[in-house]
Amino acid sequence: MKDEFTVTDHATDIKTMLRSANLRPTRQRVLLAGLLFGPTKCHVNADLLAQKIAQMGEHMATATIYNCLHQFEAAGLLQRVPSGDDGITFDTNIAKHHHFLVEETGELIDIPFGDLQADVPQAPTGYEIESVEMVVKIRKIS
Amino acid sequence: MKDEFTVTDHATDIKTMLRSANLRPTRQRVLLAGLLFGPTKCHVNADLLAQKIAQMGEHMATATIYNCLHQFEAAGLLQRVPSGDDGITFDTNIAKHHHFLVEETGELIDIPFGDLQADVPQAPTGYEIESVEMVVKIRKIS
DNA sequence: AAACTAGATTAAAATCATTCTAAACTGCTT
DNA sequence: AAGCAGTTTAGAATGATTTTAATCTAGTTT
Repeated sequence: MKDEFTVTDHATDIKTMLRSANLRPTRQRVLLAGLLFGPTKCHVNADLLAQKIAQMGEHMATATIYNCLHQFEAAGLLQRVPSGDDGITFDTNIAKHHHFLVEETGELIDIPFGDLQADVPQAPTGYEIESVEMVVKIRKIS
Repeated sequence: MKDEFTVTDHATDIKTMLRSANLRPTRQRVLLAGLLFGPTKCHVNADLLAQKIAQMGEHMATATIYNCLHQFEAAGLLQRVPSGDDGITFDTNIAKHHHFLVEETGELIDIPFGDLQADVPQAPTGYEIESVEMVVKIRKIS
């Protein structure tokens, strides 16, 4: 019984989250948000999500996946992160933090913010600092 | 007279530089190197170089520009730098430094290394740190 | 200096992630 | 239940980069 309530609450939470972001809780957005905003933070791209959706026996247009990702980003639900070569990657961890990037695989690993302190220089005159993003490239020791 | 010698020396220098990098000093590579390795450091992409070459009344295949840029990078003559959205950007400044990225325009501005100190965390076990790259996004104060 | 060959350049086609289009659909309000 | 703005969709379009396979050239050998 308790589980049912929990599940129901989770679905409700997602819809509430979407509405708070001024996004109609459509079937597609609820499905994607369910995949993205679970308890574990992760790095995703459109392709990975398409695969997960296919594995669930569902289907969603590529354009819809991109649309939703951009909308979630605009709403501050996701952050864009730098990625090696392959396209656009988003991070469901929106706390301030940096990344290890594994050269060989392109895998991203979070670095807790406290672990990486940087002295940021003054912005050029007439500009303000928007964000500081650090990528530490690493490679497997051979 | 002195100028002629200087010009000759510069051309010779470029050929020597290419040969040291195990790259045959072909007409195309000498032309590109001439554009890239002048006294002033700069950020370039394939398109920008194609334009400059066109302005000189010369022509070079797109694939050649990309080939050369990748070869120069592999030889350590150039560094790849993160760029907003648009393709691949290279930096002729290969000294350790970071970048301001102007949000609106995508323009990159060097930050001298000394201006931006960061405490780099330990790499995950089994990995070694390859590089640390910081991008400070800035925007014009409105 | 002619011939040779591995490496370089080329135009054009291919790739591929992302975006656009314009038509069909759906969540919400009346 | 109807209507509309906002969404989704398939498929076409885009555009930067890469591949292809043929042609060329720098540097060496004869």
